[in-house]
Amino acid sequence: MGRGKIEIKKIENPTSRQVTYSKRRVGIMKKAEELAVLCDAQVSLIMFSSSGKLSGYCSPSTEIKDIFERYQQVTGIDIWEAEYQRMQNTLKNLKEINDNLQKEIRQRKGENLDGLDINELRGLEQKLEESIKIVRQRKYHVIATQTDTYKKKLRNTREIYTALLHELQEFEDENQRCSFVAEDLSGVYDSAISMANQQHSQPNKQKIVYESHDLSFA
Amino acid sequence: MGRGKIEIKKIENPTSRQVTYSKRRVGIMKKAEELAVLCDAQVSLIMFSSSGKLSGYCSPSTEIKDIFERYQQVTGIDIWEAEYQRMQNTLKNLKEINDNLQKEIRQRKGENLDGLDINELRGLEQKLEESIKIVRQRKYHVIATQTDTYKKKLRNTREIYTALLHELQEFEDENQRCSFVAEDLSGVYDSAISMANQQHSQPNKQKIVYESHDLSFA
DNA sequence: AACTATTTATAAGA
DNA sequence: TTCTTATAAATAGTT
Repeated sequence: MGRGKIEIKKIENPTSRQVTYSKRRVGIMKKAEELAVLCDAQVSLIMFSSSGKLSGYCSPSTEIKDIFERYQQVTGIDIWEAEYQRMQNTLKNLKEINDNLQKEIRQRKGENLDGLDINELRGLEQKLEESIKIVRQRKYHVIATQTDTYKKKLRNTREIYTALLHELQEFEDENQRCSFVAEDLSGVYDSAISMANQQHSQPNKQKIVYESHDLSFA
Repeated sequence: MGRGKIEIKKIENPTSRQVTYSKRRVGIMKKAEELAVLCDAQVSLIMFSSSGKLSGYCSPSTEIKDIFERYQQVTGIDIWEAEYQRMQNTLKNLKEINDNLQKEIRQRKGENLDGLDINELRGLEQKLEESIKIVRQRKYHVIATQTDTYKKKLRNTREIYTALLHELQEFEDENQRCSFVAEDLSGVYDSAISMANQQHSQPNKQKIVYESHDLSFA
């Protein structure tokens, strides 16, 4: 319909093709809408131009996906059926594994023992005994390790303490040598001990305290 | 385009509507094909008449699903995304639950205890102890029940045996009373005895033997 | 994008 | 549904 009749075959001239596409695109969309409105039909029209541009029409109060779903339903073609099925299977398998795990754990917890006969119960008991043995061994191991760690810490602390004592002794000796009044250092020792218990710390702190006392008497 | 101009709105007369649909359906399909051929475009046209009949056109060397996939790609709309996501979530959750179960069961089996401190180990030990206690209780219960069952069976068998003995006694008495030639009844006795032995033997056995002997001497 | 001669689609009727 | 036909609509070629 135009100035001349045209043959329906690919328009080789890209510009003409593009122009024709533009014109006819509008036309067919109008037709689609008219069809949908006039005849109360569900219409989906999707077009990609040779340059890849998307246009489309979809009847009102519908969505492309609805139409496609309906299309699938009618044609029986389901593109995603395979993958869907695969997922469903995975799901089923996981559920099964889950159930088995649940069952085993419940048995190991002592729930749901009704179906078991003596032999099965004996087996379960044995398994549990083995498990508890392992757990105990592990516990003892951890305890031993920790005890060892404590011992080491203790030794370390004692060393620090001894060193501290030694320092204080030297300090005291020096004080005496300088003919100052000898103070009662028991408080200082106590501090040193509690401090050593805390972690490790700077021997200098005590020194400062001592000096401060010394000053107040000066 | 026709004998008269029409307003683009739903045709209320169902027959007219159907007729128009038929005519325009052909028209738009032709248009779609022309567009696809002339302009080298991908075209998908899907129509459902108000009566539900499906018609469609799809550009050559393409399939509806291809066009639809392309459509999804371009628009970014994924119809199945929601459901897919839902399934994925379910899957993920199941996997998580599974992992936790696996972990718990492995702990209860005494595997993989490296990450646990003393308190956790103590807790685990305690849980296992509780479980084993339950299992043992169950075992004892089953044993007791079974023992009970055996006792009942035993008692029952004894009763049957006693009844049998009684019957035999009566039979024997009658035999004597009728002054018939005393037959050797040991075979009959033996049957009774072996039956009794099948389950549990009885102190009465001796009695039978004795009586049988007694008879043979009578 | 607009024009317009022509072709095409189709409404109404049979 | 299909055919016919008068007429509306679409559009090819042009500006």
